[in-house]
Amino acid sequence: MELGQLEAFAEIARLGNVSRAAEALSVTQPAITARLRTLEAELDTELFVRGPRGMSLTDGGRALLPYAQRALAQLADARKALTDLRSGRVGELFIGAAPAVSTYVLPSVLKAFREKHADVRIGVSTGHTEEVLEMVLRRQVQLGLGRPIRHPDAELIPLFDDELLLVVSRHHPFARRGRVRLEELGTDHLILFDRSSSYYELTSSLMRQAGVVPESVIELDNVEAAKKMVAEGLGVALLPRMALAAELRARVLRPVGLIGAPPVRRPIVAIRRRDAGTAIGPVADFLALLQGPRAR
Amino acid sequence: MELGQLEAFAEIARLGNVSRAAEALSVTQPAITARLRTLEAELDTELFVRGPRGMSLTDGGRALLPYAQRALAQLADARKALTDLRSGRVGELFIGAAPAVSTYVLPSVLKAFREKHADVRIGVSTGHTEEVLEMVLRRQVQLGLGRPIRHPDAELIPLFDDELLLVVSRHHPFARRGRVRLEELGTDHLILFDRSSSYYELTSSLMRQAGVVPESVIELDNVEAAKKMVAEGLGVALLPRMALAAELRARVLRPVGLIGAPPVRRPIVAIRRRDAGTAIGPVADFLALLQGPRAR
DNA sequence: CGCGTCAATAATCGATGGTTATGATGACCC
DNA sequence: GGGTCATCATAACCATCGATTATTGACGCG
Repeated sequence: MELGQLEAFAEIARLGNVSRAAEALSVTQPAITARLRTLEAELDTELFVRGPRGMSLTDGGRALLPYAQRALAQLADARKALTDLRSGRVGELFIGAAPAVSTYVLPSVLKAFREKHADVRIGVSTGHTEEVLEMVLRRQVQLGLGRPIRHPDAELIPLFDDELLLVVSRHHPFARRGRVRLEELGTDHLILFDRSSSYYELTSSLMRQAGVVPESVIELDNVEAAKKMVAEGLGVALLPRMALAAELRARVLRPVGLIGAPPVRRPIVAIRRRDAGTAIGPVADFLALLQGPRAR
Repeated sequence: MELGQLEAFAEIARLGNVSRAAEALSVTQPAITARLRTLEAELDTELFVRGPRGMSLTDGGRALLPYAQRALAQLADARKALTDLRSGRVGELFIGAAPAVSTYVLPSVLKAFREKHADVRIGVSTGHTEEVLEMVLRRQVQLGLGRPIRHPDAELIPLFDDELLLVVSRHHPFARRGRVRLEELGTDHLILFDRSSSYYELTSSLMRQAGVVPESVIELDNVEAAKKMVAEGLGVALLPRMALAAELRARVLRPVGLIGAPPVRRPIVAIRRRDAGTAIGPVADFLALLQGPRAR
């Protein structure tokens, strides 16, 4: 049972005429006759009665027709589904993202994505990068976003570099100076956030390396609170740049350069299962958006 | 997109392994590789990611799989449906039958048919032969049963000969004699039935040819009433033998031979659309039953 | 570090399915 | 009622495609 045979069969049934069916399928009449003959032989069933005025279905043919049509329809649908998928217009986009990415990057990127892909189901799960990796490996999400974390089954795609930025309130003395030495931070209140975040460790080690012991430390569990604290003048903080876009633009917080310390960059990567192949459809489009000129 | 390709695709997806899939399909591994390659090329979509530990579906493959499976399932179902149909075990059997056939032949035949074909939907429509022909031509029924009636689109299949039989009550003088001359009927009451039936015309012409004018005639519209009348001794009647089986067996009515008149035989035929081809499945089985040794 | 597993590639061969050309059969129409 | 038309079947030929065997290449594992 071949597709060409079923196609021929369905067309003959539709048009009641071998020659017409041949024309419709852009082949010659003997080809269609042969296809039908082979099909009938294999099924051991006469499908049409050959009259001088064309072909008419037998009971057997009538029984077969709906199956043939459904099978062919499935294939047409399959083609369409794949085309739609590759076009990115429809499908699913499930993302796992680290908190900062989820809060500060995804909103604008997803907004842009939505404009071109109204029919794509979007899901976002937030967790620390280790959890994000888990989600990816378990196929709960198609794409993870976070810091680089190695795993044999995971492929990492660099997206952009985030950077830890020292920020102070607009009224803080550092604000006018623009640049300070790391050691000067020791005299100030340092605001840290989220001991479970990788930023915590980064910040601490930076301090340790400089031999700086901050006078006092405030620990918070989220960036928003930290920003508010800094803005209120309660201290200074090293925060990811991507979380500061709005405040820097509004000049509520001021960046301060660090003299004698290399900039602390933190690559943000996309995480995919290696065995998922090259991304197609919504995932591919979303990745392109992230890698595009201004994603952060 | 070919069936072999989809089959290969589905098997690889199921087994996660080209070699295994090849084995399952009883072909060599390169054949399966080629099928998959062609399919991927045509759909312009990677369906699997080739890992050293086998093949795993991509998003595209995951999207295609259900369609492929449904299409293949349709074909499997189609095969089964045709096999079942040809076996006669399932399907439909719609019959149009002349009243006498419907009443006196079908019950026993359908009983026998039912025993072997419990799952066949059966429908019977009763009408005079002209109406039966109409039903056949309009495809309301697959098979008509009645007297021969010509039509270019209809094929007639002889089943058996019915016979007009002169019957009298067990107490009637004719009953002992067993045979009478046609002319003797003139002195008796003649019971006719159903002016619209072809039997009416047959009976009348028989009489006319013999120059017999019955003393009196009772007209009824059904055979049952006629039999009762004859049994009550109200007259004699020429009735189809197939309607008399029970009464003759019970000896309630007695057949009387006609001397000097050829037996009036009435062929009963099956009527089918020519363009329905040779009968298969339930229809074929039912026809075989009718043509079998003892159908009447 | 070689071995085993698995997929891809190459070369070859045969089957299959398509094409052109022609035949057979019945319907239709003057 | 015979020519004509339409329709499907058949025949002969040819190209393409798909399967096979044999081999290569990549990768994990003991």
